[in-house]
Amino acid sequence: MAKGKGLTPRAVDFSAWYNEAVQRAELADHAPVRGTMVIRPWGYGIWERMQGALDRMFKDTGHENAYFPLLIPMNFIEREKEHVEGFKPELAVVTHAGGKELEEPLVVRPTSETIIYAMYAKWVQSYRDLPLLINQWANVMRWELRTRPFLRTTEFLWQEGHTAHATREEAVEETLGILALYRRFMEEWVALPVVTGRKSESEKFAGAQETYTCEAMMQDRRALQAGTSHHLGQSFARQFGLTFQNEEGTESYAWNTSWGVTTRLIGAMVMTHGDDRGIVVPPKLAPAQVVIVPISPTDADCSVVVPKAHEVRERLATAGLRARVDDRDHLSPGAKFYEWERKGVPYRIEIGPRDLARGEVVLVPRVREEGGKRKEFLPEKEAVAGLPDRLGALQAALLERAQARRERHTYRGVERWEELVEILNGPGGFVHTGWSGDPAVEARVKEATGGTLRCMPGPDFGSESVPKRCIGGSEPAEVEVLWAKAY
RNA sequence: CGGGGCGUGGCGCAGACCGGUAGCGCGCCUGCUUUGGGAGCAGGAGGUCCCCGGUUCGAAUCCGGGCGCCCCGACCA
Repeated sequence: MAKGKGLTPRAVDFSAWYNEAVQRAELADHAPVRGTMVIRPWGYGIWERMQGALDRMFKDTGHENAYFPLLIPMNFIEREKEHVEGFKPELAVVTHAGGKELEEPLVVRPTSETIIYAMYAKWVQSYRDLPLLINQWANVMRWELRTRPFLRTTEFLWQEGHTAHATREEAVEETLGILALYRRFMEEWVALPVVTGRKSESEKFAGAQETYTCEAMMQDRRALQAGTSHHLGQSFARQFGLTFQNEEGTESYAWNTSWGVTTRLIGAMVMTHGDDRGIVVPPKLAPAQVVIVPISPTDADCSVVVPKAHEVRERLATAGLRARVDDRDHLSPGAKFYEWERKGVPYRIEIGPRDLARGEVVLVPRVREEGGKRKEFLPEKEAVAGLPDRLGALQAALLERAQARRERHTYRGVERWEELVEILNGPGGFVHTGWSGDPAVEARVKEATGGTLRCMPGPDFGSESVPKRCIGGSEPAEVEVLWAKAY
């Protein structure tokens, strides 16, 4: 942590800035066990906003919530071959309980495919039981070697959707439907522009047939996988006997999908919108959208100004906004200003005796537009009436700003190997090239730059003209791909 | 799991080379004065100096062995 009062500037050390920004916004704090963290009320409040929005979207598309157990029999995890290979190294296993060694070890879920499809197998007999569309909000544990708050922790919170369908087509439709839902959520709520696309064989989820991803660009131009949606095919159904009788009376295996987003989205929010003064929380996610700081130099002022502040808060609440009064009396106004700016509250209202006399309040945005005024003195009514629009405009501006930044650092139609290497090892960014589909090329890129194939961009993100040659050599390109260094 | 760094009041650090029983800033508590960009003064609380062992009359300091954390690389939402 920087010794002074401010944060390490992003340009000096982005990673140090991130850690300090998270810590000093009181989003999270390190817990005693390595790689674990406490999500503090401010951070959890943001997560609750995310949950609320996503949950409504899931329900609107016919999904229901349920809850499956934390502990999974070891042999469940071991059934699906690729799945177990993917997760074995990072499993936490319970070997003792009730003072005795267990006959069969229990795995702390790293994800719940196995236990969920085992249960689905009991519930599904007929095509009439399908589709089965269930989501759960849960914690999972993956024993990561290198951790960072929100981006990678040993335990994290997420939602995992698990569906079963009668046909492959339906499952694919679900997978892509959720991908689109995620994109909409990220853009509209997190103000996070993402590139959606399909993962290559080497990057896809362990056990999936196809993995689709939302890739976002952080301010340091590295990619962050913000959400994934998997078409699982029938491999889990086969391992867990998830079968149904179709209309003709024949028994067949169900088709599954799974999809998830995690508290990592909070990290994405921080690294996308934050500035050198702290984090910036998009209005739709902010637990408090407006903080009101009463300025009351004397006790006499205090007895008028503080009630006034609460009155304004009431008016804002009536207008549908989340507002708080910071009437702590042991902090100076300046100290409060800095604190709420670090926490990313979109707007601040100051009310002092001078404003009161004029029937005004002072309105201060967390993010100033180019050449925008720092403080505005407005009649109280006007300020209250105008805030919903201002918050809406900020929400839109954050997305636009992030989108513009991503476009500035996106390179399309790159054909020469040297150019790819120079960009990834130099300024960094998203690089679109052609690809033959040969995994050896992925390995070479990783070797040369540390960058990886983030995805094969979907319809909205492909380039107008795609290189004919694979970036790795002279073979023809099969697809367009997106390369970047990733978190 | 390899390379580097660090463990000293809540936080950030000094003290260590040269052994003598712990100090600074911030924060915290009490009181008074304050309040429009991180308040001032006065008083006060708070430390098994990561752990175990060794050397020594005496160890935060020297030696040996552990443990933990952070940063950088390989694996991962």
